[in-house]
Amino acid sequence: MATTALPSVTRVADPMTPVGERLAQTASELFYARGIRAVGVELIAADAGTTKKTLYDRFGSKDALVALYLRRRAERWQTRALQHLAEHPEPGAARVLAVFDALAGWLDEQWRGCAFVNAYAEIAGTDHVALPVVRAEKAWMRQLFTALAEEAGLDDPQDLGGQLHLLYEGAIVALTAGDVHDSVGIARDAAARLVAASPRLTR
Amino acid sequence: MATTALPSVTRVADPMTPVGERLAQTASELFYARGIRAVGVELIAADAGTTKKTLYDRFGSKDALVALYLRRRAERWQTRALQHLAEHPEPGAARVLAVFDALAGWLDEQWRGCAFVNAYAEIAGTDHVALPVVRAEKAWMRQLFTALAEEAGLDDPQDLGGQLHLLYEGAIVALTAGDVHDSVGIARDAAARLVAASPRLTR
DNA sequence: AGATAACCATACCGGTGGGTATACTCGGGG
DNA sequence: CCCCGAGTATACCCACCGGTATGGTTATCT
Repeated sequence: MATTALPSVTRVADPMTPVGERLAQTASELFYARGIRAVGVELIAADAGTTKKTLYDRFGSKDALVALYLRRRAERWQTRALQHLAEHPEPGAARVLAVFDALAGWLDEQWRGCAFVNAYAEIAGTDHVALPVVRAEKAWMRQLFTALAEEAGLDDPQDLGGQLHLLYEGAIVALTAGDVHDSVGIARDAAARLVAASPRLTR
Repeated sequence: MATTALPSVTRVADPMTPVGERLAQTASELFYARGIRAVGVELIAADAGTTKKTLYDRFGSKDALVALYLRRRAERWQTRALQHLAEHPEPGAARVLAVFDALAGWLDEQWRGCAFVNAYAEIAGTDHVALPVVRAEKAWMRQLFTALAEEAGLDDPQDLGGQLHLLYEGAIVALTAGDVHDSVGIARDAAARLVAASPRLTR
C-alpha cells in the first residue's frame, strides 16, 4: 500500500546561449507543426536566423535537438497541469476532472495533438535517443492519475489511474486524428462516471 | 432517435495485377513497420522483387500507395472485428467487451500500434490523399461503439459510444508509446464499468 | 595580450528522396 | 500478324538530406 506521490515536473534547464535558445524554440515549433523527418536542419537554422554550423556547435546532432524538443514540451505541459491542479486543492473527483480541464485549454493551442505520440510514430523501432523521453512522459501521466485516485481515497488507485490515463490519451487522439471536436468533454464525462462508480476505501 | 446501424466493412478490392499485389503488400509492411517517410519507393520496389517503373505504372505516386495501404488495413481490421462480433450474437455488454477482445488479439501481431494514428502524425496539416482515410477509420470505430451501445438498450448510446471509443484509442496508444503491456485489459475493465453504470433505456 | 567561446558565411560531401525516360521481353486477343 | 498491357532493366533528373570543413568576426575573461 505504498503511497503514490504526485509526480513533480521533469526539469530540463540546460543553460542555453541566446542563439541556441532561438534554435531550440524554432525547432520545437517546426517539429510539432510538420513532424520530425519533414523538417531539415537547414530550415531550422534559417528560420532561427542562424546557420547549420551554429546548430551543430550547440546540439551536436538533429537527434539531440529532437530529444530536447520533447523534454521541453513535457516540462511545459507538466508545469501547466500541476498549476491547474494547485487551483483545485480539495482532494476528490474534482481534482481528477481538473486534469481534463487543463487538457482542454492546452489543446486549444496545440492543434497537432500529442507531440510524444507523433514522435513515437516516426522513431519507434529505432534506438533514437528521444524514445525514453516519450516513454517517460506517458509514465508520468499515468502516475499523475494514479496519485489523484489515491488522494481521493478510492479503491484500487492503480487500476483507476490506468483507466483514467487511457481516457486522457484517447481524447487527444480522437480530437486530432478522429476530428472529434468535443473529445475532451467526452473523456471528462467518462472519467466522472468511473470515479463515481469506484468504491471508496473503507478506512 | 434514429437507429445507428452496425457499420459494414469499408471495401477496397480494386482488381490488382500479380506484381501490383506484391507491391501493395510489401509497401504495407514497410510503411507500418518503419513509417511512411522513412520508406522510399526504391526500397518498396526492390523488396517486392520489381522496379520503380512498375510501381509507378500501377499506382502513379507514392501518396496513392500510402492511401491504398491505409484503406486495406482498415478493411482487414474491420473484417476481423465484425467476425469476432458475429461469434457473440447476444446483445448487451458482452458484445461491447468483445471488441476489446478482438483488439487484444489484433495487437498481439501489430506491435507498431495504430497505423492511422501513425500516418496522421506524418501527414497532418497537408492535403495528403490519405487524410480522409484516417478520419473515416476513426469515425467507423466510433459508430461501431455507438451501435453496440444502442443495441444493448442503453441510454444515450451516442455519449457512451464516444466514451468507449476513447478507451479503445487510448489503449492502443498506451500499449505502444506508453509501454503499458496490459492496456487493452485495462480498457476492457473500464468499458465494463461504464456499461454497468449506464442507465438502461426505459422501454 | 592571449585565449576562448559564441557566432556568421559559405562551400562541400556522399547518400537518398520522388519521379521520369528509354528500350527491351513476353503473352494473349483482335 | 500485330498490337498492347504487364513486366524488366537501367540510367537519369534535380532537390534535399544530415553532417563536416574552412575561415572569419566579435566580446569576454584571465
